[in-house]
Amino acid sequence: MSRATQRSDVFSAIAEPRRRDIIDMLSGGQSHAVGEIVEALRISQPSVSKHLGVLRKVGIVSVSKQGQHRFYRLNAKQLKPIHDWVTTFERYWGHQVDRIKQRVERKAKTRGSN
Amino acid sequence: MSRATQRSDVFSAIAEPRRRDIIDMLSGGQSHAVGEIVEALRISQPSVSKHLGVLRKVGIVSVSKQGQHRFYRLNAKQLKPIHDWVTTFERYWGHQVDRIKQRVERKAKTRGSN
DNA sequence: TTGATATATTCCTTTATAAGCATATAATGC
DNA sequence: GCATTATATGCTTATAAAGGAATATATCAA
Repeated sequence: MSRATQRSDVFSAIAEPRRRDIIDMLSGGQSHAVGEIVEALRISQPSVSKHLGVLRKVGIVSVSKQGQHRFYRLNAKQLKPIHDWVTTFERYWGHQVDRIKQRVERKAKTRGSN
Repeated sequence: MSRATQRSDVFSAIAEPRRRDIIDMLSGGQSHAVGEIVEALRISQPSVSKHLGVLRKVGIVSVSKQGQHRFYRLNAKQLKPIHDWVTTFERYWGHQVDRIKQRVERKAKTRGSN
């Protein structure tokens, strides 16, 4: 990024793939302890803590202490600016309700055949 | 970004605000010469060329030569991965069309409550 | 208190990237 | 050919960021 640009924006925060992995892991709405993330994603503990620090700084995650654990929870609303921006271009790949219907049917089939 | 990560991903490309400015300027679907972008965004010509180079590398823009000009055009489909990713979280800020998707995801996920 | 566990932080090194300036390249007009 | 315009590229410098290893901090258990 630029010299004059602060690191505290959401777009930069999600540029790092491992941070997206962390976000994805929290996407269910459940909170997870740092150790769980470390184990699930196979990233070193300090690295996870640092990534969580970045995500925390931009408000994408929030923490709650419970004993010696710190539970991180996704604050997905902070991702809305990204959504808002990229949605501007939806029309270029044809966003339609049909697409969602298709997806629903696909998922329904998958569930049925498993 | 990480040591092992190539810069050729879309998420990194859009992390830079000036590149988003360029993308926004091209969002109308019309192509623009480099000089037009330079003038409109008040960024130095070499800087614009470099940013366009990054966008070109990840396929977000494409060029066509016409005389001494190079016209850049948005290739918005390349932004779809971002849209797809961030759309996963739409339900957290209540998207209208999304009730179907929500239901699907709730059913698909065997996750516990929290 | 001591020891163990969970997490954060600090230091160091390496890599990436952006900007500025100068220059190279390519096309055009004379 | 030469000058001009449009764009790209190379070089340098500054800054940021990520990873590793070590360490600090906090909490729990005994």
